[in-house]
Amino acid sequence: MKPCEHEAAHHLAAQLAAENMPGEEEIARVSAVFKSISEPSRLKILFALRQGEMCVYHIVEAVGGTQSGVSHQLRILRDNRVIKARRDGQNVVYSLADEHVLAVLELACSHLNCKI
Amino acid sequence: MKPCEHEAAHHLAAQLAAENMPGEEEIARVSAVFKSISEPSRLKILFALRQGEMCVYHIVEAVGGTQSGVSHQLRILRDNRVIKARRDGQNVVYSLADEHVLAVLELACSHLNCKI
DNA sequence: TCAATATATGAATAACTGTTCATATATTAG
DNA sequence: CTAATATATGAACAGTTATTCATATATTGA
Repeated sequence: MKPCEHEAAHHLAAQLAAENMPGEEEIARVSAVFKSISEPSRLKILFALRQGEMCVYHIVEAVGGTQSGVSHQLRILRDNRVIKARRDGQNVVYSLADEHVLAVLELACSHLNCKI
Repeated sequence: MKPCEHEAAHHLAAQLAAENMPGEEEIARVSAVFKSISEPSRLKILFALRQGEMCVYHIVEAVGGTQSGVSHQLRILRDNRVIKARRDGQNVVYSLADEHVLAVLELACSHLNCKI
């Protein structure tokens, strides 16, 4: 493969892109966050938590599936700081970690013209 | 499993969440978009295209890897309307599809305190 | 039309990941 | 302490997916 005809026009962009490319670690972290919110079962949890904080029992009630499955998914979301947890007696209460999460969900929906 | 002690407080949220839960189709579409931007190789392409439109040759130059691999990844991003393409002679020139994409990337970075 | 360049794609394999099942930990009531 | 409730987790299997290789399509110039 040889340079395309836009050598002059595009090469600068390519060079800048290579220079400003985030390191492997940063790419991996961003990747992990997006992966964590890209699975249908986990997306449902996030949409559910838009209504407010909930304990695991009620999350299962809202999104369906098994307690074990939901718990595994909560772990992944929590590891990526997409949701946060606090213990309250026998229960663990989950909620969205910050405004960014809500904002990203809404951006995705507007990108898709969702009516959510 | 039985209702937790926050029955009164959380049950309403769970009920609202179940009622307002997007349908399987919509969840699947949002899922597909996030999946498409969650792979390191594809994230690199998106970060590269922040510098402006580029043809495949220069994308390969910016992100590394093989022409075939990059082309496969471009296809997935394009199918999810995360990037758009236009042909220009022998070349196909790619660019970010809309402001949403840039906004999501920046939100993810600020979520992670990236310096990008 | 032919050769060269640029990009795309089908198939196959290897790596990854979600779900399930069984079980473990933690908290509270008695 | 014991039983019951609530949540978490390790292992294994099944389904998904990225990458590679070979090849196909598209465009341009001669």
